Amino acid sequence: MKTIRPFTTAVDRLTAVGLRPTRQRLALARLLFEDGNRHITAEQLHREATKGDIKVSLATVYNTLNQFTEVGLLREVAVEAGRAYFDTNITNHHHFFNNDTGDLLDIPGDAVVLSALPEVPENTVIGAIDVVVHLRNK
Amino acid sequence: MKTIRPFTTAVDRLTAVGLRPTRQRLALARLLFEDGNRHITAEQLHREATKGDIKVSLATVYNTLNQFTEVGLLREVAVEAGRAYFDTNITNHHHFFNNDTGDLLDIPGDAVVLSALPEVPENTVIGAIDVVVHLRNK
DNA sequence: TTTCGTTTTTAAAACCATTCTAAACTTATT
DNA sequence: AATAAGTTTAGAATGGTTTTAAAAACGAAA
Repeated sequence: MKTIRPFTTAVDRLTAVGLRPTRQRLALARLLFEDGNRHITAEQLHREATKGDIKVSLATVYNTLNQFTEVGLLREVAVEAGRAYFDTNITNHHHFFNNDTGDLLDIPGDAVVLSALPEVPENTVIGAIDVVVHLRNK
Repeated sequence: MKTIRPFTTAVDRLTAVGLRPTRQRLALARLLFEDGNRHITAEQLHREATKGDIKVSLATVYNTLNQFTEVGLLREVAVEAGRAYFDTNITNHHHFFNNDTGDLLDIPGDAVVLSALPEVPENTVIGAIDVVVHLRNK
């Protein structure tokens, strides 16, 4: 009987999408995927890596985040102009964004239901639907 | 009998929100509000003003867009990191964003219905809900 | 395991949108 | 017209991200 293993190793994750498992990519993948869903910016991930004694340049962090996004390992979330957030949760879900603190939080997919959807313009198809609920501190 | 006048002049619009009707603000207000709903970036508006022989600096365009947003004359829409879009339509509605072309398009408020909404985190209140339907060219 | 071609990483420069600064200019008020 | 307060401006500065070109790492083949 075959065991289902939902927690793929970092190496597997990379090779599965055709990215060479280099030292830097592996280390970043571990930081990103090892403990649950995360929302992170390039600067944050770079700081975290550096603190964890992983030698990686900021340019590589950017390259890696972009590559991961291209192959579907990550999702980019636009919540405010000027700063890109990356989300390790690629399942159907939405976001709370606290405009005061900058915190980004998941909303489970089924907690927001779009019960009507508009017709899309000619010659286009829907790529993704992002719902962002902007919050203010009380 | 009093006539309802939904099309306020630029001067009225500004004084109503406590902003001095300066030459620059008036000119920009006219460009923004004179013909229907618009989605525009600071650079775009600056280019348009310059072409229309309105002498205004890019810094002033930024200041003005931010001030208009603060007083509720405009709404800022986050659709992609790195560039701020401003929307003259401040009524309840959502957006199509064409990732290939950068086009931003209104979705009428009632064409998207959120039939379930999550509980918000403690000590926060909802400021706005933005639904962005990302499109790709076919 | 050495070599070779390819991919990846890197520091540094470049880039782009946006904000800041401090001086010049407008505007509203007297 | 004089004044005070608010606004605009060019240019510098900032902050996030991408580019560049050279060095390093990688994987395949011998």
